[in-house]
Amino acid sequence: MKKVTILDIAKAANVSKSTVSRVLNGTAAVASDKKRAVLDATDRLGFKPNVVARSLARGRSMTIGVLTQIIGSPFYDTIAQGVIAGLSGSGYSPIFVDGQWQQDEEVVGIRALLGRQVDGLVLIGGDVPAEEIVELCGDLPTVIVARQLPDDVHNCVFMDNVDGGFQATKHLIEHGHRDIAIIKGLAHHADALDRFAGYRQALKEAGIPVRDELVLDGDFSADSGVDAVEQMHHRGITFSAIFAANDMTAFGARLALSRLGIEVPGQVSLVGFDNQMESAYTTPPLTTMHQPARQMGAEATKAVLAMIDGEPFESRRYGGRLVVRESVSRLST
Amino acid sequence: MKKVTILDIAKAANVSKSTVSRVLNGTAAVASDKKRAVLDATDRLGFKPNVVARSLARGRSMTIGVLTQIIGSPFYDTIAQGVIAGLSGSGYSPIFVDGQWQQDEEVVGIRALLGRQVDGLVLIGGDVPAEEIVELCGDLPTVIVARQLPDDVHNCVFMDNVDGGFQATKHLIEHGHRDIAIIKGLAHHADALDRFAGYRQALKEAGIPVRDELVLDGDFSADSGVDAVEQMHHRGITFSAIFAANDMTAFGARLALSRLGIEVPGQVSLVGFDNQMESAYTTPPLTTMHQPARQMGAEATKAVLAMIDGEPFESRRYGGRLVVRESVSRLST
DNA sequence: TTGTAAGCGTTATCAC
DNA sequence: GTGATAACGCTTACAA
Repeated sequence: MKKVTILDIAKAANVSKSTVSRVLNGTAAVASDKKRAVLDATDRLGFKPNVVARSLARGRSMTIGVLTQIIGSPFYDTIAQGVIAGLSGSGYSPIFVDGQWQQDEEVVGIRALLGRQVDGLVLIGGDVPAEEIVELCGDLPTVIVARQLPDDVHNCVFMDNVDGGFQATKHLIEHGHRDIAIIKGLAHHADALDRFAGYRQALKEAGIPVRDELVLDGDFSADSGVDAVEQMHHRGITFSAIFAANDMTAFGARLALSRLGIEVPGQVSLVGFDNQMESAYTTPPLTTMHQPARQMGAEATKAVLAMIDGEPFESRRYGGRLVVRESVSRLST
Repeated sequence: MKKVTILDIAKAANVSKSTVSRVLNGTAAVASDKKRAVLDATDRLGFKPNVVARSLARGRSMTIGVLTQIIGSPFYDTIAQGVIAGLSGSGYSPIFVDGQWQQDEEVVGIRALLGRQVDGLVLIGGDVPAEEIVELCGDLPTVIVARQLPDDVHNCVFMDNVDGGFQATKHLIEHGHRDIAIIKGLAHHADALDRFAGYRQALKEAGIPVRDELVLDGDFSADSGVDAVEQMHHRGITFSAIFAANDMTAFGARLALSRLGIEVPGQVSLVGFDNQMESAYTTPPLTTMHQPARQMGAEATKAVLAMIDGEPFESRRYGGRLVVRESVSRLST
């Protein structure tokens, strides 16, 4: 069970290394008898090409580096799945590093990827400043998913979170709600900020003032949804609807509401953000903004592949789509 | 921004390639002045070692191959996260291939990993027969997670699903239930079969006969939970409790129940399996079997690392832990 | 069409 | 301590 190299099969087939390489890669025409001899020896000896050696010789590693943010977030996990899907059948393999949403970790990770001679890079989310990304990656085909960088800086595939927040809030307004609370996401997270901006924009457009007491802090966790609702209840704040920064937060809010004996959507309407799988099966099924996470991951990946082949690419913005289920009802006045 | 190699820094530091290599790896003592000169040149020129070349020379790639089963299953995804976590700080990077729960895909994937000279292998789930794994992987450090192979065949880190099913069912029995339905998982999936076996065992031990009408087919999806409940209702079958093969199925069942106006746990008690994040926030919060998915992933990975260093390893079976929440109540007779 | 030989960037084995 | 020099396994001019 020793390592079989092309030299071994070269000998076995009575040809030179180069010829072996040629038939294996179809790089050049080879006499059919020798060809068969090579192919023959190849599987007789059970030859498996050494990708590492090939990479070194070719200068291409056939790997794509992927920076993930493993926080157990369904959204980012789904993007990662999209990346894997986008790579399938391409001959490229993904190699992962995890950024843990920490700048230094991310930089270390990207460096590691670079050291491994990846042919391209897919960066999922992250906090590394745009300039640093450019500095690190140079002209290596790179695309950033789920994050919007200045247009002239780098290629991004992202979702319009301002519009998402706007749509979600508007949906509530259209159902007659005016006392709409928002449970925000992580304080410095761009997506959270954008969704909040969309919320304000929708209210403004409807002539509804933003009331500070209806703006609750959160961190994308279910617990923060629970806390926010309890807080409002404790303070005696009245509201007829909640826009949660993501579905997990909405789940928490829904549970807290239920504990307080407040019916959804009977007494309070609820909208989430992400459309994660579980949201279709909560009671009631959650109305939420769909983010094409998997699709974005796949598209970003294919873009990297295309860039490797010299094709150009420009940033792509996705629009969200509100999935209307049963957690919102018309406000009966 | 050209590629800087050790040759470049060798020249810049007036030493030989070998010396550069030595200081970079600490392989041997080097005069401190030369050492400084090298280190100096190293970051002046911004040298980044080429991992591919190093791998070829050393015969170790510093990568661990991971076979995943990306079906969007929280359970398997969590294991993958555990793998990443287990690798962190080790210097090894994970390289992923996806098996999609298809034998041929899995074999192709493993082959690809092997071709990339991975130093070890973590196989998550999968359907490839034990003998084939052995044949493919030879003596490469390999451990299989979330799957139990014959003891003498390979190293596994898995959970005892029979016991899990047993505990879950027993919990229901202890609360006075006798008409306990089970919504099974994928027909040929070992875990599903084991959980079902545990269910039967618990009933038997309690002297409760297994009634066929209470055994519903399912496929681990929420929809199959919905279907199962609707089916029972349609057939007029009475039951006071449901053991769902996993949490997603439980979610579906819970929704269907709610649609039928059946209260949980008031009229029907419900137990799931997986303890995925969302289960703590459903209404009511779901009582479910906790599987230490992340932990299993991490442990398997560390085991592979240890095996690379020549340490032995033996299969490890995890016990499940029932997380009691609010979806089960005592049957009032 | 086919073989020889020169890399690819490191590490490792020798002498010195 | 340090520097040649030979691997590592494969690709790719360059000849023939």
